Amino acid sequence: MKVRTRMAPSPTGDMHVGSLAITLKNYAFARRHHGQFILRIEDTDKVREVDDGIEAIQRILKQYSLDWDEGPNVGGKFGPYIQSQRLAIYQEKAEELIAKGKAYHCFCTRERLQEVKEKQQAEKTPPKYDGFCRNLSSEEVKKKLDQKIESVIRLKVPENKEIKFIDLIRGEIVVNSDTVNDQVLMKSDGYPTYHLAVVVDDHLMEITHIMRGEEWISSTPKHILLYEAFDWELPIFAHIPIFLNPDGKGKMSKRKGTVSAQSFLDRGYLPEALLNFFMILGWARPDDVEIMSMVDYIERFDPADVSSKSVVFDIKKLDWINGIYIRKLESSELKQKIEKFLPNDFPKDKLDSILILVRERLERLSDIEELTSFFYRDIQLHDDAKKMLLKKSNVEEVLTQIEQTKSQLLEIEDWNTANIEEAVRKLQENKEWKKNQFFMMLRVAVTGRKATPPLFETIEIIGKKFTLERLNQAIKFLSN
RNA sequence: GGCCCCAUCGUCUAGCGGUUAGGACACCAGGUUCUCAUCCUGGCAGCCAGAGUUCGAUUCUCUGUGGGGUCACCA
Repeated sequence: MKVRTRMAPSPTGDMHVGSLAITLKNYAFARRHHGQFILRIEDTDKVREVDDGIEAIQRILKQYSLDWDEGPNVGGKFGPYIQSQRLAIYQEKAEELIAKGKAYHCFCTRERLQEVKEKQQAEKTPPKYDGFCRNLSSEEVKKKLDQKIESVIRLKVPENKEIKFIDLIRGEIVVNSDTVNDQVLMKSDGYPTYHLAVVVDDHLMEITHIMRGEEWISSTPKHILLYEAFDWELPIFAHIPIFLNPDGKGKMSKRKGTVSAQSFLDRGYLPEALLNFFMILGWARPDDVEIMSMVDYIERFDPADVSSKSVVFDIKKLDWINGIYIRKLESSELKQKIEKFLPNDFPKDKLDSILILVRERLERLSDIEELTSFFYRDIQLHDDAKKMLLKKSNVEEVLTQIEQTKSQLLEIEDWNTANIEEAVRKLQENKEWKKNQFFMMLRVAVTGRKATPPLFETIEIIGKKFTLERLNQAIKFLSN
């Protein structure tokens, strides 16, 4: 099977994770069938375009290792791959449609359009272009064109016609053409709209499978009409369900959290982990295995197997996957990847030994600060700490315990885990203190927390000087 | 509101007329353990509703309900 897929983002801002997830599917399917994955930049909206947008798209895709076979900076025989460099093509195709009677010039002002819309809203009829310019004579059109009256080109949607297409995921979808608007194809600034450009380019670039977000279903009839008007063969459509907000309400949006593909990297998610999460969101392997490599995925992914329902973006599951990927990293890889999440005051010389202790506790790389700050920052003991220190005991006993631990630790010459453990355990055994109470008390005194990595290793890293200081701090705290 | 799409545990998903409705995350309990985490064991929890088709519907059809998308010279 010949397969050519594409991703066609517009440079209007940070790439949304939903786009990234769809990119993954296009990428994997093309790879699976030894086809091509094309990156095409749809920069036809000059108003919303942002500086650096085109570069940013390429940068983020590279960070997620989704490379393209044809596209900007790579080339290919169907270029250029940036739509603003293809304006002549769209112009020509639009003219062709007019010549065929499938499209027409429209000279309506925005004001008139606005009035029509308001009137329709007031009458509660569906807002639609009223066809005012649909049947202008060629003389009238020519005259207005000569007068340089601003105009657009609209699609001449046939009346009361069934428009049918097959969606790979949902099956046949039928829409009556009366519900389709006479869509603008060419804007007055000479740029095509998405609808014209996408159809022209997908055809010219010989795209075989269009995998795009579900939000495009309702405009697909317009595209079908265009393919028919041009007498072009239809590609295969697969509309991928969209992501819902974690609360299940509405399309995943900025309002309810950070949604850019970049932001997940910034928050300490590994690219492979996010991608793996996308793989199993709305799609499952027959053997139910959920953690898989890109190679595994490419071997199996078929858009026809994608679930047809919108899916909730479950951060908890992502966290779980991310934790697995972090634990799978080699120490050297983890060290290198976590570098940029280390706070400035992090003692780099202790990084190796600290990482050994916390690596299986990391869900995101960015957890490192929260998980390890007590190793190198002063700790504060508050009311909560008091409760924890005195749990299952009383002030006198705890003070005694701390004092005696202090003197034991003081005697240690060679400050290492084994010696610390021996000293502390012996003390506990000789005095017959309750294990749980004593160790928890010590943990809180030394770290200020009740959940930490193993105590003796932790004490070793904190160091003799600071450990003793903290014990003194605890004594003072309890004596007040 | 019109049009379109969708509907299995809280979440993701398997199922494709006859199953004790399976798995994963989350949650809970137990084990390991100095706490947490990891790891292991177990548990809780689901077919939106109503008709119809059928010997038999989670599965097919219709209606309802609910959710979502879309109605721009934005993509």
